[in-house]
Amino acid sequence: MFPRRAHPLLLRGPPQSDSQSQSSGSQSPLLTLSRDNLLEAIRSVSKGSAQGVTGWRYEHLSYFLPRDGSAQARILRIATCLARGDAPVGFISLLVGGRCFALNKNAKGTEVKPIVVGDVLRRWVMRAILLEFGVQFERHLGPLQFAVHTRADTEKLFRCMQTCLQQFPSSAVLNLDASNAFNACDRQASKREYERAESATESMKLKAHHPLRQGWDAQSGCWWRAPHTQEQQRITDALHQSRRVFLFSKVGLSERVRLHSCSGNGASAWLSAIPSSGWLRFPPAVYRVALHIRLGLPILKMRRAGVCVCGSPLDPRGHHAQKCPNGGGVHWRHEQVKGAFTQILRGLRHTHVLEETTFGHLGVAMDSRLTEERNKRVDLFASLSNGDTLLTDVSVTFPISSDASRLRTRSKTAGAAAKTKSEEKVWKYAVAACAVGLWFVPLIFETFGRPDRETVSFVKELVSVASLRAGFSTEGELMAVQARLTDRYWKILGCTLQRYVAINVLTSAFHGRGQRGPFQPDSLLGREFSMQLSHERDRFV
DNA sequence: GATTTAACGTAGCTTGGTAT
DNA sequence: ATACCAAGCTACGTTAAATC
Repeated sequence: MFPRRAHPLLLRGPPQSDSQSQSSGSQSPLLTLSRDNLLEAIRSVSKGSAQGVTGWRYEHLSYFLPRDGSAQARILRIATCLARGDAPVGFISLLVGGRCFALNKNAKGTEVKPIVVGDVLRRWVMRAILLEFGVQFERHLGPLQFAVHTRADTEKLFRCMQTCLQQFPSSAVLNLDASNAFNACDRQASKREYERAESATESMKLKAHHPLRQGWDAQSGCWWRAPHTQEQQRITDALHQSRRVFLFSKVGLSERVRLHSCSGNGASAWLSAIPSSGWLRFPPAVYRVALHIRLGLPILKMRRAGVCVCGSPLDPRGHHAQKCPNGGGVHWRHEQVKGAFTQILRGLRHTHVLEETTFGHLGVAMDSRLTEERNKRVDLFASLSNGDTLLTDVSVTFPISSDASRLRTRSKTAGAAAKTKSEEKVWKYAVAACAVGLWFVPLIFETFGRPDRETVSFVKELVSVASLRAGFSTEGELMAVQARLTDRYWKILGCTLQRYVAINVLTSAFHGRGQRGPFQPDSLLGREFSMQLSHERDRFV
């Protein structure tokens, strides 16, 4: 298939007996990686790691991993090929490079420091190789190197040199790259920086057991022990947090509410979704509007829009359109999010789902005290395979209230709008649901994507139900499958929500002054879009 | 086929309670 | 005494399912 192949990665394998090495001749053994280590390498990576030349992140890679724990995924084969050096030359030469940018080396900006980000595929395979052979590397390379698979490396290096010099006083040490920033890192400056960040942020406290505090001797004013290995990360974390608090204090109440509402479990999942099914696909115009809404930017199409169906003026950021119940768009949005939940539930095995049922149908009318409850409708009724039978009501709420006191409340804590709505729903349905012995779950989203806490735990519950059936050999495997399912569910929910929030805003701009009638996104957004909408019957679980 | 009803989600009001 | 806040409740216009 490929005319030219790269040379296999030359690597000293594990120590072999003489007979083995003779039998294999002079040819180096090909490197093979276990599937577990390849999976673990992605699992253990920190989120949000930078992209390389292919533009992929680890989140994208994990999308291609096998969902059932099997070894059949193509992405694993690609990784195996890369590890063996058995990949097309063109591909390898692509990965040899990186994505480059420059940072200022000094304050004047006269010098630059080049930064190269290697590709995620390459980093992944390297990570797996280290998981597989790291201990062997460390043992083999011994005290002569302090980089590969070595924890607290600078500390070890320093102690090693100290011991050598004490033992052989006449010998000398040649230090190359003496001005390397990492080795010259000033621990005292680190601590000062951390404490400065801490004082700027009330929520951050340098706890007594914190590694930065433990290693510091206040009396002598110096470090008696090397700080934690992830010291730099901790300091930048603290700095980022304090910066966030500072920026938060500079913006208005509604912006704070928006920022809170954009955060949270699964609220940003739609941004990293791969458009592989109708559920995860956005028409370009809709995606642009969705991004504008998230960033709080004015939407171009809203500029020329005049008046909402209800008669009030439309604002360029689409705030009114997101909350006005007139025109049917909001109702439609609710129906679509409900549809996403229905699809997820239907994807589970041995699960019965019923839409739009009344309490009367479920037998509430038998209780005379609850006669007025019998016509109440809930969105979904589902019996899960684990025996739970539940009623759910879906709701989407716009958190930026025009009421000043409400806005103030919501700017203080994240998810306050969703929580209010959730309590309201519980108040409305929980008693009747309890009467028929059912568990009521409010499924609430804020329009910017933030789900309510109960919604989060419900999605977790669904994940554990979905992963219950398969027998996994290891705990790590189960965790990995659960993580991927969680990711998938949040993406489906987030994409659906954002798509219809954006469509609602977009279509409101097309309504004429006082124009009424049924909500018709198809005619407004064109044929191509309505065809995309019809893809909703795609299988996705 | 016509009518009724509940749902959609926020605004705006009242009430009762708490902090300054 | 005043300001502030949370909770409870109703109204609003449109839509679609349920019911007559």
